[in-house]
Amino acid sequence: MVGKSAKGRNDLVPIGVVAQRTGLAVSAIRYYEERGLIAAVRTGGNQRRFLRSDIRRLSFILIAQRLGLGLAEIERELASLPHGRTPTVLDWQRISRSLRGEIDGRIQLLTRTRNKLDECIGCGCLSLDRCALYNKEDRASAAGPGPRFVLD
Amino acid sequence: MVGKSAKGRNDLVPIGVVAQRTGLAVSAIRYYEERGLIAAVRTGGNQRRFLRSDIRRLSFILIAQRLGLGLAEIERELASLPHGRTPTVLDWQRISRSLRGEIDGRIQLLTRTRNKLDECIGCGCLSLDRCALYNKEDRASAAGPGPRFVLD
DNA sequence: GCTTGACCTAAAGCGGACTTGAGGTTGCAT
DNA sequence: ATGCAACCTCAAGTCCGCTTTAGGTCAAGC
Repeated sequence: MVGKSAKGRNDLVPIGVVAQRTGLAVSAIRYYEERGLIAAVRTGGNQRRFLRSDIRRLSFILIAQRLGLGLAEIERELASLPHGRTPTVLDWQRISRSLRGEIDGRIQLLTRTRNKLDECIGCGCLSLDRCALYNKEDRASAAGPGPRFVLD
Repeated sequence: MVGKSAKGRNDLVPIGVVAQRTGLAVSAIRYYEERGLIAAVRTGGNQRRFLRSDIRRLSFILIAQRLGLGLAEIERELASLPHGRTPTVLDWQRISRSLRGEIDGRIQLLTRTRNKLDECIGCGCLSLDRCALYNKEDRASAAGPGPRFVLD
């Protein structure tokens, strides 16, 4: 008796609401739909209606973007979520963990970079490969490409 | 007696050599010059000649870019290095330390993000603000913008 | 002195991620 | 019933960080 009528009403939300809730511009949301990152149903008058769960989908996109993932990569991640039905808690857990892995990787890379840089601050060089001072400005160039591809 | 003649010869390097040493494309180097990130002197025949120290300047640009800095920001950082004269060890130390600060900041931000995400993995949500399950899908929307501006 | 590869400029193009603009339709409140 | 905000499409524009193209010039070895 409490079920459908009270809830079903708000289950589909128009694009403006999604924009407000996510902080995204309406145009950006349309763009994501065009790219296939999210999907909407249409009203009789051709207006988009989103599931509430799409708001979370968009939150995920925002977080992943901050980590520097491109939309194509994000799309790949999201592919494991069901288009159409509302994702379950487990769906989100799985994908969040994958994101966590991504973050961990980045932290490690930055940490390594920092350590290398620390070594170099000591001598004021930036070769990060062989200290340029030690190399008297040029020994590295004889021994190969030098400060090329500095990190990795 | 050992000084100028043996050294002065190679002091100015053409763009191709800079490209090889840094791994950058010649066109990219020209672009950076156009943007004012590096400066070159010209030969009688209008060809660029770079100081060896410009190779380090470019290495710095590469590192900073990897950290996600835009060229405008990098330009600001580099502004404290002398255009024209070869930077001293101290110049580089100062600027490297600033880069180190940047890296530290990023690691901190990522760590915070990871912690927030960890909290959320527990319930499978991504609001990172108030758990959506706790909120029964909608209490957040009554209480304001919801999962907006998720991190920061 | 001539060939050849490295160099030059200026302008246009590109991919990513959107935004803006023009011109039109929908749908909810009154 | 009507007004008006919110919605729609499609095309073009924008910013960033370069690359590509076209049409030359320079310089070093033979």
